[in-house]
Amino acid sequence: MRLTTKGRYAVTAMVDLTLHAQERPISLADISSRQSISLSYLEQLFSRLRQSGLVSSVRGPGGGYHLARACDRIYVAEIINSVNESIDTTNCKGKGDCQGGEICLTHDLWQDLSIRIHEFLSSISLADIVSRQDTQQIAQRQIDQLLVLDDNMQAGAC
Amino acid sequence: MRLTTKGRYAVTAMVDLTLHAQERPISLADISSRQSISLSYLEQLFSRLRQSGLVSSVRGPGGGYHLARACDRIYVAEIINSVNESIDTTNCKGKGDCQGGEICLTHDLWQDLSIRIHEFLSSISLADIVSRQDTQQIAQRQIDQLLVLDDNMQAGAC
DNA sequence: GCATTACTTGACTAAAATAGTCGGGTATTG
DNA sequence: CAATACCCGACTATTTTAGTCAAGTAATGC
Repeated sequence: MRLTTKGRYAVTAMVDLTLHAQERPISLADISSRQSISLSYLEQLFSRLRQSGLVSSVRGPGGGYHLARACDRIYVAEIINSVNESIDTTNCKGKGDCQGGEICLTHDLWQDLSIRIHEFLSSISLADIVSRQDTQQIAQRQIDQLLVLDDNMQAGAC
Repeated sequence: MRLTTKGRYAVTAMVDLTLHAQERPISLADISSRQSISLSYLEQLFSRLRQSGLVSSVRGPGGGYHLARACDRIYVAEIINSVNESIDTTNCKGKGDCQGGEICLTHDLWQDLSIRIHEFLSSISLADIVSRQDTQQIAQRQIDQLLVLDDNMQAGAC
């Protein structure tokens, strides 16, 4: 099982996209500055999110990304899966050939765990995350911090 | 979050220990041959299991390892924790300083997931795993395969 | 008492994955 | 036609995994 920065970044970026969803697409540069994720890394992640049909892109000036579906129909499990291979915790990827072609002693345990994790992450949509009060507050903080940064830049305080 | 071969091996070895629990301690060499886990690697894992108080050891000929507690009071979560740092899925280890000292947009999601996984793995004891019919069957197969192997060795069929 | 068994410890290592960077593209807009 | 912003592939440092190897120490039984 893998659940690392890659998957967390992808979900965070998608939540950011949901929060700032408008007519206009959102550029990766915007997400990068709000979420402190490297632009190059975001490009890598969004390449896979696009291939999985979770976002759609618009090229050229004023371009960026949209959610491909309504935010209440995009689930965390899909995002993780898209960038992070799988959330399977078995050694044999569910095939049951964990010990030299045969099933290992703890196969069923890991399979049960995988199902639980998948159920949980499949039950949470982007809309669910965005509607939490905490999320709203954190998002507001991120915007405020960027404004302060912009002011400093304009004041030549670099 | 980490859930890899290391944690799986540790749980598998502990289940093996439970299945073959007797008066006499079980040697790592026995577990190694039944579960196809390298002896040196098992030594590394059991060093940590012993330090965590999950097993007790007996040195010398006829020595080996015992479960330190009854098998219905040793939980999978403890075993994973012992060898595998933690099952925390947040980036900040629950501290909430994920984005430059402040909380990140998806912290609560990962914290919720961590709690779910921990609840699940804490609810399953070694006794639970051993009592499953599948486990019993697999254990019997492992013993049979070793006997066949021994016969071949004695017949000089190396 | 000494050979054998089996735990104990620490250092070392090859391979893989992570977490990126870098350098070029291409499409679109004004 | 210049700027913006997506697109794509190759590259790389670091970390982790999944072990190996060597040198012990403790206990048993002949």
